[in-house]
Amino acid sequence: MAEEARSLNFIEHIVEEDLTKGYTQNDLRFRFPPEPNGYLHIGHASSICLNFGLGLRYNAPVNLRFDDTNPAKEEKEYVEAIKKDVTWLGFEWDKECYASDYFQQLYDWAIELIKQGKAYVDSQTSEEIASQKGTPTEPGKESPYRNRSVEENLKLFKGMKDGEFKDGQHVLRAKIDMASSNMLMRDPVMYRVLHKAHHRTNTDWCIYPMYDWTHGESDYIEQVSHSLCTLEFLPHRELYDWFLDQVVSSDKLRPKQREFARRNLSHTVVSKRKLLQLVEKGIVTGWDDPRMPTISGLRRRGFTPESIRNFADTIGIAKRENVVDVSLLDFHVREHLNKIAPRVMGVLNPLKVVITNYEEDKEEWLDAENNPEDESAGSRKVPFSRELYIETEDFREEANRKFFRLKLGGEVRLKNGYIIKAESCTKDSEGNITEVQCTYDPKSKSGSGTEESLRKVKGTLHWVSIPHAITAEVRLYDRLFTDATPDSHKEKDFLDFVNPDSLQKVTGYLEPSLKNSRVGDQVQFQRLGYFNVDKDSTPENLVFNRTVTLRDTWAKLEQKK
RNA sequence: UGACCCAUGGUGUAAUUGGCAACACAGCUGGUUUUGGUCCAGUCGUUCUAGGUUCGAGUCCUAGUGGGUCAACCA
Repeated sequence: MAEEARSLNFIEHIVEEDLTKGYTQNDLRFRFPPEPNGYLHIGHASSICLNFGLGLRYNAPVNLRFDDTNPAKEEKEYVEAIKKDVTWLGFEWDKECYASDYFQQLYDWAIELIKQGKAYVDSQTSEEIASQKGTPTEPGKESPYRNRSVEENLKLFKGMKDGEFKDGQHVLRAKIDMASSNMLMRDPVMYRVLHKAHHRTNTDWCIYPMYDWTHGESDYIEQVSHSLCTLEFLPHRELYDWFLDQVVSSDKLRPKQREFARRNLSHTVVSKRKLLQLVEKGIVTGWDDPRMPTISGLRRRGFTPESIRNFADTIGIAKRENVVDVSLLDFHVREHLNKIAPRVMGVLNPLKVVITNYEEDKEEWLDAENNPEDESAGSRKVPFSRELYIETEDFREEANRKFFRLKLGGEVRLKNGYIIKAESCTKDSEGNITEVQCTYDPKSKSGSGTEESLRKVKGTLHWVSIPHAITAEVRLYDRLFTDATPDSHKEKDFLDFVNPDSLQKVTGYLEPSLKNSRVGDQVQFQRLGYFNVDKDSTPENLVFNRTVTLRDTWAKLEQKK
C-alpha cells in the first residue's frame, strides 16, 4: 500500500510524539462522543473523520460513545440516527458505549471523593450558587455548606440517589478552588437531582452526573488515549485533569484531552438551536431537507460519503478560527460524481424544436455513451424524432461569436445525434419564442463515421424527444443563506439572511431511460449538473434533486457583463 | 480590566521542528473535448506589527495589535 506522503496535522504530531515517549501503538484508542440529542451535521462529520481517520491511520480502535447524561434532552431516536450517519460515512466503531453504562462506577467514585473530603453536598439554589461564582476578574465566595462533615455529605448524597429530594434541592460539588482564575474550577457541580426517565436506564437513577465529571472518567474507563474535542472545551481541560487525578491508577493509561477548532462552513449555520428554528418555522421541510447541513440532509441531497471524507481531509484540522467556503464541498462532490454518475439528458426549461426535413413519424434510437470517464459504464439508446425540446437558454435569434449555442442561421450538434441549423422561429403575442424550426444534416449522425459526422461545430446541445420524454419534478437548490456568515452579525438575526430562492421546483422532460430510476440513483444531466432521485419519488411521480451544478464558465462570462 | 487560546495568499491547510514558504480550492490565460463538463499546460498571489537571539526566523524570546474563549443543576 503506497500511502501518499501527506503532511501531519497537529493532532497527529502529538500522537507521533507520544509514540516516541512511551506510548505503544497498542495504547492508542480514540472515540467519537456525540450527545444523542439531535442530528449530526457537517461539523460532526469533520470530527468523525478526524477520530476515525486516526483509527485507520494507526490501526487503533475507535469507540462510538453516546454522552447521554442529560435525560431531559436525549432520545433513542437520535442514537439510531447517529449510528446510521456514522455508518453511512463509511466508518466502523470498535465498541458502542454509553456514558450511562458508567453511572454506577461514577457514583462509587463520587462516594470516594466525598470520603476524601474532595466533594460536598450543597443545598443552595442554583441562583445562590451562581451568585457566589464570582466573575472572571473577581474570585468567588465559598458556599456555607462547603465544610459539611463527611458523614453528613455521605448521608445527603445517598439521599439524593434514593429519591429523598426534589429536583434542585441539593447538588454534589467538587471542592476545588473558589478563587481559581478558571471559572470551571470554582467548585463545579458533579451531580444534580433530576427525576426524569432516561432512554436507557429508565428510572434507575434520579441523580445524573454532569459533563465534566463524566467525560474524562468515561475516557479513562474505556482507556481512550487521545480525547479530542473542540476549542471551547479548552478551559475544561484543567478540570478534566483534576477529575482524572482523583481516580487514575498508575498501571493504567491516562487519557489526554486535546482541542481543535471547529470547522465553519460558509453560507450555513450548524447550531442545533438555529437548525431547529429553520425546521419549526417551515423554512425547510425537516432535518433531512436537502438544503440542511445535517448529514441526513447532505445524504438526501446527493452528497456521497467519499466526497464528504475527502472534503474533511483537505480542510484538515488546526486551532485557528476558520470559515471554509462551501464551494470546496461542491468541488469534492463534483470530483466524485464525475467518476461515477451516468450521463443522461433532460431539459428543464423547454423550447420546442421542429426538424422540418425529418420525416413525421420516424423515430431513431441513437447510441449514447453512459460515462466518458468510465468505459465499462457502456452505452444506452436514446430516441430521436422530428419534435424535440432544447433549453430555452440555448437559442437566441441573434448572438455574437462567443455564443456557441443555436442562433438563426447557425449550426449546432445535438449530443449523440445530428447537426441542425436554425432556419426560423415563431413567437407568441408577447414576443416570446415558442418554437424554432430547424433542418438537419442526415449524414451527420454521431458515430456514423461519415465525413459529415466528423465535422466540427462549435456547440453541442442536450435535448430530448418530445413524444418519448417522461416528466419528473426537479428540485433545484441554491444556498440557504445569502450571507457567508449568517450568524456572525450582531445587529441582524441569521434568519434575515435566508435566501428566498433556495428551492425552485420545475418540471423536467427526461429521456425515457430514466423511467425506472430508483430512490438514491445518481446521474449527471449533461450540461446541467448532478442529480439524484429523492425519497419523495414514486414510479408514477419521479422527483429529482439537483445535488450541484456543473462548473459553468459560460455562466461566469455572462455574469461579468 | 483577569486567565487562557489563536494569527501563513481570496479560502482552508502544510513547511523534514531554526535551513529555498508549499498543496488543494477559487481566480486568470491557453490547449483538448460531440457536456462552455472532464482532462492538460501555464499564471496570479502569502508569513499581523516592532524589536531581539542567530551565519540563518513563518518557526525561538519580548512587547504591541487584532480575533476568539471562559461566570448552565447543558454537552
